[in-house]
Amino acid sequence: MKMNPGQDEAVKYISGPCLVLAGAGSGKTRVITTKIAHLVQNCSYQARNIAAVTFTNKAAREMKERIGQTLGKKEAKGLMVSTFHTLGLNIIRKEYKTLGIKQNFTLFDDQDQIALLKELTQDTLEEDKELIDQLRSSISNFKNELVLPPQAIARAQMPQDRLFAECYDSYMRHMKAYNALDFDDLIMMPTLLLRLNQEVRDRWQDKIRYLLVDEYQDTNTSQYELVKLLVGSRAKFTVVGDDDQSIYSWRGARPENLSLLQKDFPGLKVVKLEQNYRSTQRILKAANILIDNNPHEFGKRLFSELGYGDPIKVFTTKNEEHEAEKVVSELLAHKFMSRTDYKDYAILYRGNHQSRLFEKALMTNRIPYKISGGTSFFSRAEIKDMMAYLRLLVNPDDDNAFLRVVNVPRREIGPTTLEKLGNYANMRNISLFAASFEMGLEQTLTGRGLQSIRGFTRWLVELSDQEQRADSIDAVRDMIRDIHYEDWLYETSPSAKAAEMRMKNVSELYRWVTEMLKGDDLDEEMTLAQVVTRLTLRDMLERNEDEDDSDQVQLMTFHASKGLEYPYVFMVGMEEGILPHQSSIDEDNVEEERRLAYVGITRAQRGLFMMLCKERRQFGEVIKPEPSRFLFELPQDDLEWDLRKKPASAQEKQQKGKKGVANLRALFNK
DNA sequence: TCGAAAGACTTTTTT
DNA sequence: AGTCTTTCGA
Repeated sequence: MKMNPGQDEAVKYISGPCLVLAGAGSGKTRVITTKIAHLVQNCSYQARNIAAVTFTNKAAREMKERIGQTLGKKEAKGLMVSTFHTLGLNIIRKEYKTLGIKQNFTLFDDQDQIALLKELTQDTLEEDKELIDQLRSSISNFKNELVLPPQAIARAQMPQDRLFAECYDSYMRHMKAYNALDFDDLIMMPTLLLRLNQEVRDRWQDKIRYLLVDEYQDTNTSQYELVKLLVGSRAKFTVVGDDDQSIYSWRGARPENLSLLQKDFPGLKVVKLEQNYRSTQRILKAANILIDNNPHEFGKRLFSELGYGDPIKVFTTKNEEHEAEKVVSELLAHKFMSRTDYKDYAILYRGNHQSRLFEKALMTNRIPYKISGGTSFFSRAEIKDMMAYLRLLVNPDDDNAFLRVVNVPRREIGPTTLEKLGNYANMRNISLFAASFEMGLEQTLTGRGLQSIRGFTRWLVELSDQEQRADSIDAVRDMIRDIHYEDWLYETSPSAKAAEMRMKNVSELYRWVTEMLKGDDLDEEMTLAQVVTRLTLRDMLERNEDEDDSDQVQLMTFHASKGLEYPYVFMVGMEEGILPHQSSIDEDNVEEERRLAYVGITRAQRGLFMMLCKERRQFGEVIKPEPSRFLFELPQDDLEWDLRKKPASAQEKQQKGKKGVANLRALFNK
């Protein structure tokens, strides 16, 4: 397929920094992959000196695959295509000595982080989930902004800031003692290292001679800094982004990094991609008009040559059950009429909790569906147990893993024993594992408790010896055998069938681990430590692994839908309070919600359906939401409100529409 | 020590 | 309404 002039320009411009403003569906992935091929085939770049960075593993995988097709295995060898976090992990793994980190570090996931913070704050703060959450996001913000504990403490103004900064300090110390890193460390550590250490910086700048960044509007401060440090003064890079699709500011993303780029690199070449190859003209018109309600730094107007297309259908339903049923009936009717597949339809919603009713409706109608973002493989108890064991094997100082499995299966190590051990470890500021061997412990802990604990830790020592000295696969196998995990599952599961399922999951994990340890033609063999970090990262990055090309209706949040496309899209819960979400209205941040709606609309290729309810149950209480303001911002000529049924209700709906517009005016006048 | 039952709390979005 | 947590009784 031929490239359009904009795409061509974006691909060919390689002499300096390049920003590609790529509207939804404008073929940005193709630009990136073609550009990489161009660099290798025509510009004498070696694949091993090119890095492409994305935000999700899925995107990285897709990109890798596409490049493999264009370039061929040989030419693509050594090409770095990864997420920001994996890139960070790779840098850390190579530079761990300079960073002062032990090689076999553990990656803490959210749960581990929460557990640690709870423990740290139990004396200072009373147990408060919300406060822990605030603290967590505060620490995350510090790291995203590259603020270290001393600076954080110095900067603190309010008592609360000070408290948080001190927790941050102690959190970092403990992470060090546990030999653990968290998610944000994967970016912050390499960034600070590159900033402070010229030798390392030179080495990486020499390694990565051309850098490409996808979804650039989602980068946060530390990620942008990492980009700047990696490209150096040579400034050979291409970033691709779309400020209209910036929907992650709550997570630290800085869409202003787009305009900062112009300041930081005055020679920046800006290319706009405005031709959309995905949607009908009508869908794009709606999207354009909606997003015009937001202020813009870079103006952009998408157009399409795919024809005008069908009107956008809007359905008002009685309540949320009815909404789900209506989606199903419309979907079935539409599928029957147009002879499409289930996989051509996506149902998009604002919050995960909304999925339930749609699931129910789909299930009762025996429609196959797939939810992205639900409970992941790794959040199953049996998998968390096994992961904890693997983590312990690699890094016995990992207290969270220790606590999770010390008594699973039962080892007669109860809370009292653990409390004593914990107190002792705390006092000496060492890990639980280390504490178990100390003579001093015998002062507080005696008899059976001590024996059980030492039995456990000695067993761990033996296994990790075996892992290091002999074969990792054998060690893992022996470990699973030693703990009789299968028996434990049968004992504790509600039914034999459930136990069987769980054991199947465990075997699946075991298979993954052994495969990764052995390596194959695509991936090199890894140490167990690498496998464990990789799996934890995978757990965090992709909640839905199995890429299933079977015929299923897709259910996901608006956020999760970014980057995807479907012939027909249902946007549900188009109500004030949901989209835009109430908290965004309260915080006066409706613009990001509008972008979210924009992302939803631009997912659709041919058909778009919007659903809203007149009544909705919230915390058991019935509320009567107003239609979303976004519905009134869309071009009304392109909407087709469902007014077929009883004329009485049609009138009601029309009135509702007027009321909504009146409300909108009221908001404007405010 | 476990299960049932009452009670509290929930709803943003996720790398 | 549904889910997770705590509490109470056996």
